[in-house]
Order: sequence, then C-alpha cells, then structure tokens
Amino acid sequence: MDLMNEDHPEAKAPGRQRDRVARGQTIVAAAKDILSESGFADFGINSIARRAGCDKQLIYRYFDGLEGLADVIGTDIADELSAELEGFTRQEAPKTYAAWVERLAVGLLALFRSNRIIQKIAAWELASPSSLTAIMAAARAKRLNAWMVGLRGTLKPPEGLDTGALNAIIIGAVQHLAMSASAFQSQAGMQLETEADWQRAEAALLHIVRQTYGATDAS
Amino acid sequence: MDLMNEDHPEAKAPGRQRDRVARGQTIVAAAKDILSESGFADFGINSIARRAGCDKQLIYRYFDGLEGLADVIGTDIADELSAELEGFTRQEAPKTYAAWVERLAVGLLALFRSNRIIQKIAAWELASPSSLTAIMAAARAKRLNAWMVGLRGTLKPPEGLDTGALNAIIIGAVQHLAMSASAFQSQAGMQLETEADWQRAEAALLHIVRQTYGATDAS
DNA sequence: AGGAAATGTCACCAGTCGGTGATATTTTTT
DNA sequence: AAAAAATATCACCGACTGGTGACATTTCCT
Repeated sequence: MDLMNEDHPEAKAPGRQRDRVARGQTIVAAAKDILSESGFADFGINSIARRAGCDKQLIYRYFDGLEGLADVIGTDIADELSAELEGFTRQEAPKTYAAWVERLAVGLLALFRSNRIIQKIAAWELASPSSLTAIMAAARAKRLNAWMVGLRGTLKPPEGLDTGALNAIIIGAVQHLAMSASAFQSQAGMQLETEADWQRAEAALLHIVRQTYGATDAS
Repeated sequence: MDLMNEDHPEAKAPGRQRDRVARGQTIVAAAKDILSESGFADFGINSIARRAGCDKQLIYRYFDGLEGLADVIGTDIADELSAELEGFTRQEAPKTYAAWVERLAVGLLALFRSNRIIQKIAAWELASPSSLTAIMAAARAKRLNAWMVGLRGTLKPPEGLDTGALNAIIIGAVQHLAMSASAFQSQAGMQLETEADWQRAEAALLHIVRQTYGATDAS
C-alpha cells in the first residue's frame, strides 16, 4: 500500500492525471470495505461504485471489471498478510516439529482472527465459490504456504504419525474457530468474545496440539 | 419421497383437492434440491417456482412465503437427521467420557459428510447469515444437541480439562472437514475424495481425540 | 494553436428479483 | 341447479443488477 506519490509535472506513462490513482485507491478501499463487512453478497459493480462515490464505468476502465479489481485486491491482501506474518517469523525459530505445529496453530489463529477479509474469503469459498473468491484465495494460500514451510525449515516430522492429516485437521479447526467467532461470537457453546475467551480457546488448542504430537517443550 | 397417494372422492379437510398436497411436496423437494446444490444463493421465490414447475404465487399461498417454506424444510431436515442419528444411538452406549467424545466426533463427521444440505446451511451461516439460515440452523442444532446429551448420559468429564473448549474445537474441526471436502475435495492439502481418504482423516481425528483426552479403550 | 488521448458523467439496455392484483378454472357447499 | 370457496395462472409493478454507448471535459503531445 504505498500510494501517495506522483505529482511531477511530467507524466510517467501515457497517464493523464486528473485523479486517476487516487480514484483507483478509493475504489479499492471501497471494495475492501464492502468485502470485510458483507462478504461477496454485495461485492458488485453498482455497490462498489456507489460506495466509492464514482461512476461504475471507472471500474471497467481502471480494472477491466470486477475480476481485475479482485486481482488487485488479492495481491493487496497478500501484502498485508506478509507484513503480519513478518511479526511471527521474527521470533526464534521452533526447535522441534511439535513446536512448529504449535507456532503454526497459534499464529494462524491470531492471523485469521485479526483479518476480517480473510475470514470472509474463506467462508464464501465454502458457501459459494466463484471466480472472484478463487482469485483472492489463491493469493492468500500462496503466502501462507510459503510462510509455513519457511518457518518449518528443516525440521523433520515424527515417524508413525500421519502429519499431513493431523495438521489439516488442526488448521481446519483454527480456521473454523475464527470464522465462527466472527459470525456468532461463539463456537459450539464456547463463548468467543472477550480476550479471556480467546485465551481459553488458545489454551485448549495448544493442549490438543501438544497432546497430539506428544508433550514437548517450546513456548 | 412418498407422494403418489390420494384420489379418495371425499376430501380430508376443507381442502379442495386438485393437487394441493402433491404440489406442496413438489415445491419442498425443489427447494431442497436448490439448497443442496447451490445453497442460499438461488434460494428465492422465482427460482424455486421455476424449478418446481409451478407459479410462484403457490409458494405464498401454501407456505406464506419463503420464510414459511424454510420452516417446513427445517423440520423436514430435522426429521431426516433424527433418523440418521438413530443409527448411531443404536450401538452400545459409550462407557467413558473419552469414548463419548470419540463417538461424537466420528458420528458428527459421518453425519455432516452424508448430508449436503446441512453442509450448505452451516457454510452459509458463516458466510452470510440471514433469517432463512437461522430458521434452518435452529432446527438442526436442537436435534444435534439433544442427541449429544442423550448419548452422553451420566458420564462425568475428566477433571482438570476444559472440556467445553476442547469439544468446541473438535466439533469445529469436524464441521470444517466436511464443508471443505464438499467444496474442494480436500482440506489444507489433505485429499478428501475416496473412501480411503476419509478413513485416513477419521484415523487422524480419532488420534487427536484420544490423545487429547488420554488414550482410552472404546470402539 | 491544434488534434488526440484520456477521463469523468449520464442515460439507457435487458434481465432478474420479490411481490401483488385480477382473472380463469375447478371443486365443494347450499 | 346456483352460489361460494378454494385453486391455479397470468400479467404486471418497482427496484435492482451487470453492462454499454454516447457525450462533455480535461490533459497531453505535437
């Protein structure tokens, strides 16, 4: 999101300059707002233009329609994501495979919890996948995957355990927790509103992970 | 569906009998088909009437609009659900709390897996909750809860564990597994298509549950 | 100056949506 | 038989959707 530049008297490209870039940013911001509020239900040409306070024609010209706009937002989100993940990576690297999974679970939980748009994308992918959800999900998955394998380094998984299946289930649980909390402030009877609620959830999650991979050190 | 009956010369109620009941069933069936195929995206008056091959006015007259139809479908689904749950309950009751959670996890997984409509309802509740999703979700939750507590009987939870949080996470994982499989035939890299895939997933799930509650007997 | 390209705005299209009144048809009751 | 009630169907409404062509304005490049 590095945007406020330009204003040199000479144009860089065949750009004319009336508001071009600022307009574009307004549109992207409006689209992201809608996305994080109501998901893809209101993610349409008319709705976005109305919210951005401009004519919908501009969306066609600037972004070549909704799909193009989704592309831009996708990479936009991916960048934010990388920034957030940076914080997690800065800590010391996990020493064991079990510790890695713990960090994964806690990190993903924090990430999903803090980012409403990602929640919406994930939820809409499950409920009503479309070309738009796919575009955004692709960018997200790429960064997340890279972060996970990067954090893992050369740690080797314990033998005798189906780590692929176990981790898939754990990640699913994390994702579901965040989405359910966002929609209902609870999950299967467990309240998920206050910070205390979340600490309780995180403690339970950590317990599950530790027990699953055999109690280890870490964190 | 059991529909082809009637044709008694005398009417049952103040019903006139042209097609009344059969029509109603056709409409409900059409609505359920749409629901299990595309979720609530196409769950509208026009779409349902078109699919049922009748005029949309009938939906207003028979069911008092979409909400009324959703009511009927809700109890409809709840009944199917009770029937499926019957099968699980018939087995011998779990002897320990851990065994109960295992049965819960496996049972819910099978249930969610087999019932596309329930998947759609759950997914749409997360993505875009509405009065319609709420109506259907209520009926579902009621039966499921009754089944869970009934199966549990008087088993007392182990001390020192936050069973509420642990179970909420486990149930979330199960639910997410079913939804993700339905949408992508996979979850976080784990393929979920063939029966072998599912056995692998179930084995991992059981491992997690057993380790979480301390390895026990059962099944 | 010019012309050309880019930009912003408006009006309009066809299609769908939920919803409703009027009407024709059938069945039951009187 | 005639009257009344229920049933089925059609035509229509206003509101919204995604999408496009036309036009006026501004800016740039000769």
